[in-house]
Amino acid sequence: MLMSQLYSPTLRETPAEAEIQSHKLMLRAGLLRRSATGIYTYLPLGLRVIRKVEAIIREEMDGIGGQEVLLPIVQPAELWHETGRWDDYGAEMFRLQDRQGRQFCLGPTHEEIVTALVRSEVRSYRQLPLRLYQIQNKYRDEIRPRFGLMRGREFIMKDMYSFDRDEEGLDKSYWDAYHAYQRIFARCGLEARPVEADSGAIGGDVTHEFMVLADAGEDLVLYCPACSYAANSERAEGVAIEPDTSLAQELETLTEVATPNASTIEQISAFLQVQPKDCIKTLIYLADGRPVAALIRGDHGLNEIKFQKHLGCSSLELADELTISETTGAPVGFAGPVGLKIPLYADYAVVNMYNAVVGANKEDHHLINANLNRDFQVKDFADLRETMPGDPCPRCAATLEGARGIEVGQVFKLGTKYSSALGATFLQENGTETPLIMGCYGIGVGRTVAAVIEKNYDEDGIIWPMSIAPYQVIVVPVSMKDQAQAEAATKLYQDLQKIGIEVVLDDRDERPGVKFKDADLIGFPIRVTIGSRSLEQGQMEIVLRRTKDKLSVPIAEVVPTIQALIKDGE
RNA sequence: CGGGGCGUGGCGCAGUUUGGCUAGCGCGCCUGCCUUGGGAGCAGGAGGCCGGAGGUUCAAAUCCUCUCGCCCCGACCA
Repeated sequence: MLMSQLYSPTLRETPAEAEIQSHKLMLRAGLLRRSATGIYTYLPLGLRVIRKVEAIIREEMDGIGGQEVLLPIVQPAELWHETGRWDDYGAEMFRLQDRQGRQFCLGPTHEEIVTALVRSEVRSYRQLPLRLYQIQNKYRDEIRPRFGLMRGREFIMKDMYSFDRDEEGLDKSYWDAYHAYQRIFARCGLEARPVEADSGAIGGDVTHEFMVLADAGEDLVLYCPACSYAANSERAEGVAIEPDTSLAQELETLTEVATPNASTIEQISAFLQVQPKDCIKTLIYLADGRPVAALIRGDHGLNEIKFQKHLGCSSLELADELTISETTGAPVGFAGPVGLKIPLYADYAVVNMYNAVVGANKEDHHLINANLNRDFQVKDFADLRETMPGDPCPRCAATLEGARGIEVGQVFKLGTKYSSALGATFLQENGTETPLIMGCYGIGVGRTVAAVIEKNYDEDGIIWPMSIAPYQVIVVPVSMKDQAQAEAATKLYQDLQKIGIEVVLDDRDERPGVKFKDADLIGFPIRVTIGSRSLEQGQMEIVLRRTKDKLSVPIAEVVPTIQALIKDGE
């Protein structure tokens, strides 16, 4: 490719729309342009990187017996009604109608459509196991798209679906995918750590997320420095706390105190001169429309996922102001467990609280010295709080540490959730009809590229790993007007092309500084600089993007040297 | 959706508070000269209905109303 022809508009300044490095650099290097919020156009260089990642994914998916298909983006509503997700998915689903008024959606994921495909074609255990995958655009009208490719509304995802006859088969499919993922991310130059996760809306029990630790990550990963435990904070288990009688204190008299305008834990603890951990937060939620309350220690946060799981409800949201004033008799900020007529669920940590500060269910008032069982009863204790760095590891005695993570992939054991709902069954050897046992396995392709950049850049630009660089080599003559340089550069360019090396020749009539800056910004792993000085000595200069190392190489050895560098990934 | 901020040539910004004359600056772009190992220099030039619609006014980028879009912080997920 000639640089003069390459459609890669580089920018000297960072567009104001970008916040994190990967997004800024993708815009500046001319890989990407925004079309609408969370929707992007991939320019030639950006697309080449995407394709490289896809190629690696294909090899590894094919390697575990995956067969590639292409499922539709536009999907009929009926299928989604069959699983109930037409309603469950909510506002996040892009919906549309055809001219007859029939309902469709832009697929946010493809469990329904792939299961529907398989139910009509798979009849017998003899056809199993089956592993189908695709690399396809997905559409989710995210509440908050951000950070370029990190969280888009249109994004490229590789998704594989496995169909097995029994748990054992699913287990094999799951771990095959898990190990393939480890290879895929490693080949992309990423260290992606599998962590225990929550399965969210997709359902299922066993699931791992592959996390790339990076400051730009949107998730908090908790990991144990002593054992192998690692989990997404939204999933990380809290440790059950038993009532500890040694902590018991004398129960003081329950007393109402005025707390004007103090409605947050910070305000109350400051006003009453107590610690947040001596307060109990009472959070009113609507679980499938019915009010319930969660009691959490003041310095802790509620984990809504855990709460929802514990309740077994399909929707859970913070109650609105009206509901709160109706159930507590007070405005937001003064709810408390004493006298509340709705079910109360308490986090384990509340077990050992004595003489706590709670809301009085009365405007501008709180109660002090509230005590469990004497002043209020709870329906249940459970692990409801957000686990944080500093909490005990649920597997060993050590203390958990935390780091930000980018979720680049996730593997799920789905079981029969979709096959049952959609009637995707097969006949076992003994003739019994059984739902297919499913797993699903996703990789965010664009997100993976963004993660690679987050982990591989410097002040000059992107530093691509050789495996996914848009081109492996750029040849830069210092001056194209110098006949000898132009000829030598063109010859090298052609020689490299002949042996299948991906190379760009910077044939522009620009000053060398401009060309070097662009080369660094785009991040070609290898640059060959051809200048009059070295040329006269029969040499060319090979510069490695990552290390900035410069090697003066005799002209005849330039091609073999480059080949060797590419072979060992620089 | 709640909170905060921003829309002015391709990009980055000033001007808006306190309306006023041909709407500015840097970068990029075009032409010429010059220059060629880290985003050079000189000269000339093109490009903007100031996000949109209404309104107030002798006069609106600037004030008012409505609207659209974008970014950041919180609830979702690959």
